[in-house]
Amino acid sequence: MKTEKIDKKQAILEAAEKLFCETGYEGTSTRQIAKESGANMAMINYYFGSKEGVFIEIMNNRIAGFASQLRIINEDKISSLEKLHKVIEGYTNRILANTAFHKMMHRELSLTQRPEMYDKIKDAMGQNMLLIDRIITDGIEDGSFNKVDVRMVIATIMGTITNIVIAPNKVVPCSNFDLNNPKDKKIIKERVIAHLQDLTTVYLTAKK
Amino acid sequence: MKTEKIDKKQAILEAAEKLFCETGYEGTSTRQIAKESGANMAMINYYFGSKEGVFIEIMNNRIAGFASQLRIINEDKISSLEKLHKVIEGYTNRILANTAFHKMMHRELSLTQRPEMYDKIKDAMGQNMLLIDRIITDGIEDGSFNKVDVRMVIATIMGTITNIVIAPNKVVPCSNFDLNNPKDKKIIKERVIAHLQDLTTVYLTAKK
DNA sequence: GGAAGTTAATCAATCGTTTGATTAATTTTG
DNA sequence: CAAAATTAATCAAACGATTGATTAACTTCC
Repeated sequence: MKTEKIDKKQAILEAAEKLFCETGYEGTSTRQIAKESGANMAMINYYFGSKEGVFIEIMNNRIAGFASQLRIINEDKISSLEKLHKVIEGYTNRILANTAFHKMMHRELSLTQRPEMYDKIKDAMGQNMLLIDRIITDGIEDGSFNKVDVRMVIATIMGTITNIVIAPNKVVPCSNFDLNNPKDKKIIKERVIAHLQDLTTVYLTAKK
Repeated sequence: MKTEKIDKKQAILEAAEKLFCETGYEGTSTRQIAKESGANMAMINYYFGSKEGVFIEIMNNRIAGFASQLRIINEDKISSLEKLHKVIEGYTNRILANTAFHKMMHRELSLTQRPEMYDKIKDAMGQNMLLIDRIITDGIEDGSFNKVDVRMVIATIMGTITNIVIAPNKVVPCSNFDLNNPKDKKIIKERVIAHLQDLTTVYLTAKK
């Protein structure tokens, strides 16, 4: 017989991620997820135990791929500035390649419910911050960077990228661009990277 | 008898804003709002027509107070840099004085439901961006600022502040500070302002 | 006394989840 | 190999609980 077979489980995950991003976790019903994925409602609980189980699986999958990328940079024999530029490039690329998830993550971060999820995100972000912190601190200690408020610089780098992703297209820098259009996204991505690299170069190395 | 008298309406608004911020709009039930405010459930519909009516009223009130503050600055006879510094100070002060609302606003901005609300926030933000845009553009034109990607600089300013408000205390710059503690909040506020003023000064006026 | 404010009780709708049954594929057995 | 037994996947229907909203009666106040 013709058996649809392949991965209704995956279909549920993908539909749920899309819906959670668009309308939020509590704003999405299991019936919507079922309809969107083409699966029966019961399959959600069959595979994931609960609606929250779906959410947790999505976040875990994403966060796993999240953590495993930037580490090597800090071992290269390049200047602190070059390291920082590489991190900016990598970080921007990764976030703009997953804007939907990034929105979801930040939304979750601004809520007090589901503390378990909150902690997970916190830890993932914390690691990235630590990496950047070390690069900048090293640069300051060896005299190649100005003395700056390191944690604030980090907030600036991350905040800029997040702002581009979350704030509405019409409001934000690239007025007529659309992050859902791959071509526009590429342009925005390069613009963000260029800006942040220029900004950090000037701010960290300009003679006062 | 005891007449509670004093503004059950206001109590509902305040309770709802608190809850909406903590657990989101769909994550908050009218029964929770009633309990938290000490009002009967029916009072919500009596005064605001619906749950969404409460939400809209909260947002409208806030946005109204939002728009009416920064305008004067651009008329002062001061340098572009001083104007920008004033805007940064005013903007940071306002956002950190209303962190709960700011979280709510940003969450709403990352959702696709309630487009009416989305547009309202978009317009409010757009006006602030336009103000900053003009100040920086003027500075570039009269030669006092370097040529920069203006909209990206704006994203950096706004993104940095938002990042401080939304990202978790333990992750974000001021590691052991708590935005709910008034004393800590004051310290963070001044640190953000100092950082952004320093950053913009260096980036916009440093000789290359 | 009548308008405004407040209440408990109730409403239909929807929520996430569970159920019992059915189908299709796989494994075991004789 | 094929019949029997077992497992996994899927489904429609229903569950109890909760949702936002409404009702109608009661109280308070001018």
